[in-house]
Amino acid sequence: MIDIQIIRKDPDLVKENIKRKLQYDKLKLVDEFTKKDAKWRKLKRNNDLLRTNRNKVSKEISEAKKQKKDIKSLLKKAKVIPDKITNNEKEMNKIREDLDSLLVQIPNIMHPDVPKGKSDKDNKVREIMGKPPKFSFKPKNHIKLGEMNGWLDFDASAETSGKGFYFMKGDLALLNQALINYARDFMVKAGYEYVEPPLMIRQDILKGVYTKAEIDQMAYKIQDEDLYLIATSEHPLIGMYFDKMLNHTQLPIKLTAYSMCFRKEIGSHGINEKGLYRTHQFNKQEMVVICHPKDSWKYYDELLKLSKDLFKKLKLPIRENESCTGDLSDLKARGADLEVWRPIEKIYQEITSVTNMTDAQARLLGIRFVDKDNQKMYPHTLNNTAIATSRALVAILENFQQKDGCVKVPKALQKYLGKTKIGGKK
RNA sequence: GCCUGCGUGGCCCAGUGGUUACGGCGCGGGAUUGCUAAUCCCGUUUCCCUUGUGGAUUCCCAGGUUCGAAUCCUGGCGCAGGCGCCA
Repeated sequence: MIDIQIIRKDPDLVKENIKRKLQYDKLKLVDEFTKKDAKWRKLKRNNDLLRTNRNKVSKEISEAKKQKKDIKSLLKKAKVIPDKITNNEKEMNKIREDLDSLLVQIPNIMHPDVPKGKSDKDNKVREIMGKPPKFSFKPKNHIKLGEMNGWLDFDASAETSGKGFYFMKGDLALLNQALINYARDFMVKAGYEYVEPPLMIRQDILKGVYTKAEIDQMAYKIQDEDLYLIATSEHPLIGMYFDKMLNHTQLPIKLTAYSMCFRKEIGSHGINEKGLYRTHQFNKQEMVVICHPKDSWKYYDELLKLSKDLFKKLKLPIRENESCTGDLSDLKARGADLEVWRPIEKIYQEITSVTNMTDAQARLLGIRFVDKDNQKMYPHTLNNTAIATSRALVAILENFQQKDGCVKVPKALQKYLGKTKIGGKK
């Protein structure tokens, strides 16, 4: 959520930001907000005056009672005030609700370097790392490779759990564990504290960042409980600090967590293809930073570099694709994806996603800190995928496959797996 | 699931209808004395305005009673302990 003071003090900045996102229909929200906010403040002043008056008379009654004086006339005077206050407050609250719903629709101020554009088609490729492999044979997709090696069984998972799940077996499942361990060690070595989070989370933590409609579309609800299966460990990691007051000496907080993630995946893409790329359940090593506002762009670069390095070591062909203004969701000040090469389709596809939300997320979740000069402020929050292993496995299988159907194991994973290749003809 | 207790500022804690929510810790600023620091003073919920010796607000949340609620009433949420169940 954007800082209300920015809209009050510099509405033009807020409008320019909206224009950069090409969300012209939202421009009127700023004027509407300014107008209603002025009205609210007028009512607030009026209300304060009414209360001053009420408090004054109440005090007089108290004094009169102490001195055993007659309070009848004072009581008569006092009794008419509460109704006025109630009416005034009703009007205030109504406007307050409008203001709050406007506020969440007004996007966070973006970093000036975010490339301008309308949709994901306008995202900007910043760097290409590694080269797509050249095959002397016709490469197979990960589903074919997985099934022919006995690693993946989508028929069985459809039987037990439905569409969007998988059974992963044997060396591929062990390679999955190797990836998890590799990413965990990588993050710990980079100075991030390893956290094992709850896999279920309360609605009010999610509500800080998502609307009810978004939650229902994304997260699985536990029957008869106020709990959802986590869609990413970012939520419990940030949620650890929900409504907390930190000290500047505690910052930056740098965390990494491994968890299963659960997503309904209802929406534009949906689960319309078999395979590991988009599933209801997947493994993810995540990273989160909560830092002083002055440092957040430094940590944005750090997070981005971490995921690049992590994938470079796996020798996968990847590229950095920065989200354009129109593709960034309203909370994000800047964001980029790493995308990995899919040799069959000959396209790059999203594999990690880094985001700086500046203070927008902290404001929604009530995460604050006391700075050196004793001022209370909102920290900046950032998050990034270290690795979503199912997507990494897709990339490894498809890019490192050999003619006989075996798959070369990246060197960085060999010590975890104890093998240089998996599968192939026996 | 049942029983009991609890929820007050960044933290701990006092406060059973009436000035400005007591006190301690921590933190920030200042003064003073000097030697691994001590002592003292001021400040430290949030919001609004005409920015100052200003006003309002705040005791888990939402209602209610009252001229006046941290305090009383109703409903809800959360936490802890005990018992049960399960591993």
